[in-house]
Parts: sequence; C-alpha cells; structure tokens
Amino acid sequence: MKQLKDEALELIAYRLKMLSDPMRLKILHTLQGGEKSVQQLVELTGAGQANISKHLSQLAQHNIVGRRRKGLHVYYYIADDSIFKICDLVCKNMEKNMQRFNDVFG
Amino acid sequence: MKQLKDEALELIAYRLKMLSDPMRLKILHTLQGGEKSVQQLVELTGAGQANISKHLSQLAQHNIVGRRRKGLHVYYYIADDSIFKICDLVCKNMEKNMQRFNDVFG
DNA sequence: TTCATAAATTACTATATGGTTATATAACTA
DNA sequence: TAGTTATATAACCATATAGTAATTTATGAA
Repeated sequence: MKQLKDEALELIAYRLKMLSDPMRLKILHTLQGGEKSVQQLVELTGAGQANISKHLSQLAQHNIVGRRRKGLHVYYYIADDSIFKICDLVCKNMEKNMQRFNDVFG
Repeated sequence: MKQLKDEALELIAYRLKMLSDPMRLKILHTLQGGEKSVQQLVELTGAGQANISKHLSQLAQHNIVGRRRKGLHVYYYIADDSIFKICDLVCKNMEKNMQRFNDVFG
C-alpha cells in the first residue's frame, strides 16, 4: 500500500469536493449529453444564472469541464470523463447497500 | 445515458462528501492497514480524540467503516473498499493532469 | 462500589460554502 | 457609437462543517 502524504490527501479531498454537490453533479450530468451554453444549463437545471456560472468556473478551475466561446455564448463541456466512473462506483455501492437492506428487512 | 433524478444526485453528492475531507481520507487510508482503535487512530493521525470519533461516526453512518467493540476499545475497519477505487481514479487523473502540465511547461 | 481508561457526545467557535441580487464585462447588432 | 444579450463577478446572507474543550457514557479492574 502506497503511503500518501497529507498534501496528497488534501488534493484528493479538494477534487472530490467538486463532485460532492448536487447542483454540480446535475450540471455535469447535463453536460454528459454534449456541450451546453450557460443559458441552456440554466434552463435545463432550473438554477440561477449566477449560480451556474459560479459552479462552472469552479469546475473549470479543476479541469473537470472546458469552455469554448462562440459569439455571445460560452459553451462548456466535460473535460474529465473519470468523474462518471466515480459516480458509477458510488451508484453501484449504493445499490449494493440497498440490496443488503432489502435482503435483511425486505 | 441513464437519467438521474435530483434525489439520486443528492445521494451521490452526500456520499462523496464523506470522501471530500482530508482528515477522513487520512483515517480511511490508515484503516487500509487493518482495523484500528480510536486511540490508535488518534496517535497515527495526530488529530484530537473528539475529532476522530466524530469523523468515525459519520463514516459509520454511511457504512463506509464498521465497528467492533473489544473491552474498552472500539475497533474500526473499512466496510466499503470502493472508496479506494474512487481515490485511485482521482489520483490517476491528477497524475495525468500533472503530466500534461509537465509536457507543456516542463 | 470506586477508580481508571476509552470512546461518544455536547456546546461552542471559526471558517467555508451555496444561493441570490445587483453590477460589470464581453461580444454582437443597428 | 449606443443598445442588447450572454456570461462573469462582487457583495451579501444563511447554513453547514471541521475542530476543540468539556462532559458523559461504557467497560474493565481493584
């Protein structure tokens, strides 16, 4: 087992923090269907414009999404697919827990 | 692509929040070497006892760790290995980013 | 029962974070 | 240029969270 330094743990935690917010996950999940402008994300998620922009700049700082300007619009896209693998792992594990729950109490 | 409900996204976010704190990661990483008592974790991590206990109960609530009482001591152990896969994914991606950084600026 | 030790909990503080409103910036159009 | 639209940023508030000190609970030993 590799020994991780505190600094490394902080980096991992800092990155996972990006994925531990429902609205950011919703944005990412929406972007999974292809790149979207801020406007489109506002419509598709139902969140406020400033809110979306703030989340997007955070995600961009972490290189989780990329941005591309086209006239007045700025299009954002997924730049790091590994986030979905992470979500899948979490989902699978939750399913397993549900199953165990059902096995015992169902 | 599966459509995820807001509720599902909240569950995922809530679970990932458990992994987005350096101290909790440190605890989990320490437990990777085998089960440990609260005392041992206090010594190995350098954190306060109350702090460790609080993090452990959070992790236990999410079934990420399990607990076993043996006399005065309570031993905690990893109950969900998938967390390490998640950390590995994050690590790999960070390495990739570093590599890209080095390729461009190194 | 009394004492000692381990762990959990409570109460509190400081800080971080998400959301909102208002404003600023950037880019296109007339 | 002035006006319009899209996005970003700033300021602010409310809430959540990590850490700590003090206390309580649980267990074992004398």
